Amino acid sequence: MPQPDSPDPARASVASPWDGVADRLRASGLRWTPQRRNLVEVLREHEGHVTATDLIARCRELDGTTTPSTVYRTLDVLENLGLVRHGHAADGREEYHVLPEHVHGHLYCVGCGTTWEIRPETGALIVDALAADLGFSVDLTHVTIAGRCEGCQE
Amino acid sequence: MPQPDSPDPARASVASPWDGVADRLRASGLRWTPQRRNLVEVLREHEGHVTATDLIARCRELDGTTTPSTVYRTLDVLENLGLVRHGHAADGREEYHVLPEHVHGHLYCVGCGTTWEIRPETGALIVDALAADLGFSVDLTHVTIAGRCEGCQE
DNA sequence: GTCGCTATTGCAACGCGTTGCGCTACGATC
DNA sequence: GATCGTAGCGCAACGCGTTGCAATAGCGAC
Ligand SMILES: [Mn+2]
Ligand SMILES: [Mn+2]
Ligand SMILES: [Zn+2]
Ligand SMILES: [Zn+2]
Repeated sequence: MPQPDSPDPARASVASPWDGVADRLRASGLRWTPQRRNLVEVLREHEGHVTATDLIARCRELDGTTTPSTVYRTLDVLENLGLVRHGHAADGREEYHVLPEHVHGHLYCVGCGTTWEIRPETGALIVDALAADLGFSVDLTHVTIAGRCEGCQE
Repeated sequence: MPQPDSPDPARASVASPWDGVADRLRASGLRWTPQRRNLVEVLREHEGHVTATDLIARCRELDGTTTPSTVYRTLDVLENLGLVRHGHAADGREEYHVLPEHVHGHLYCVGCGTTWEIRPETGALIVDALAADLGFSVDLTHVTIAGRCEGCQE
């Protein structure tokens, strides 16, 4: 059942953070290219975590000539706009979080390979502990902690 | 001044965990090869953290024919014996901790590139927080948290 | 000291990500 | 719509780490 409470002067399309990308780029002297359009197209269809390799593969479906370096460079740009955030899985591979709502770290289970977000309160605990310890200021977005999930113990 | 309290039936040489490696390997059907001898020689001269790349370079000084894959494989073996422990720096490169006294995680400052150990009590705090959160059992040895040290803030 | 089993080596190829460089084409200006 | 400065592109090479495979060489047994 569609939610009846949404304000809708323009019912046709829901506003998406991706809609403004082209303008946001141009506003800072950057450019809106076919390659970037493709990547954004691909990102639109994702929610949550995706591997850089997956993104490249999907882009190559849209355009067979897609080059990895271009994708990585565009991901950097989008990360500066706050539209994606990357971390590193336990094997070191890059994992992108699309449209992150809040800064958060990740847990990675070496048993089943699943990734979880660290809840904000728990994240805050970690940040505070290390601030108290050495005055260290943690970059939570980049934190991936490896271990075993409840189901994979022993 | 030499500490006068050490028990010394064999004054000549201090017992080192490295002395027993050859036998420990052979005891489990593994072999003591010139390549492994070299790596252990190199590890003897280190205390604390070393990059895999550094170790390979030092090995190559002892033997110009040293191959990376062999070094990595031997490091794996030594890690199983508990003689080294590896983690990943913020850039993903492997960092080995030689003769770790206790399990611990690491902090990496993206400002100055320095690495610190997380103190046991602080580490325990993190482990407990995540156990309480999702029943997740953290592998502290593999944890490297990026951020900025006290001197590199702002 | 010799023999034989198999752990280990070196090599070559791969996967992921980064970087430098010359050429292309975006898009602001007129 | 044509011009032009420069952001971004593709490409080629690099660095780090891993893996499969055929050849080598530890080392335990005799
Ligand atoms: Mn990173
Ligand atoms: Mn690792
Ligand atoms: Zn699991
Ligand atoms: Zn620092």
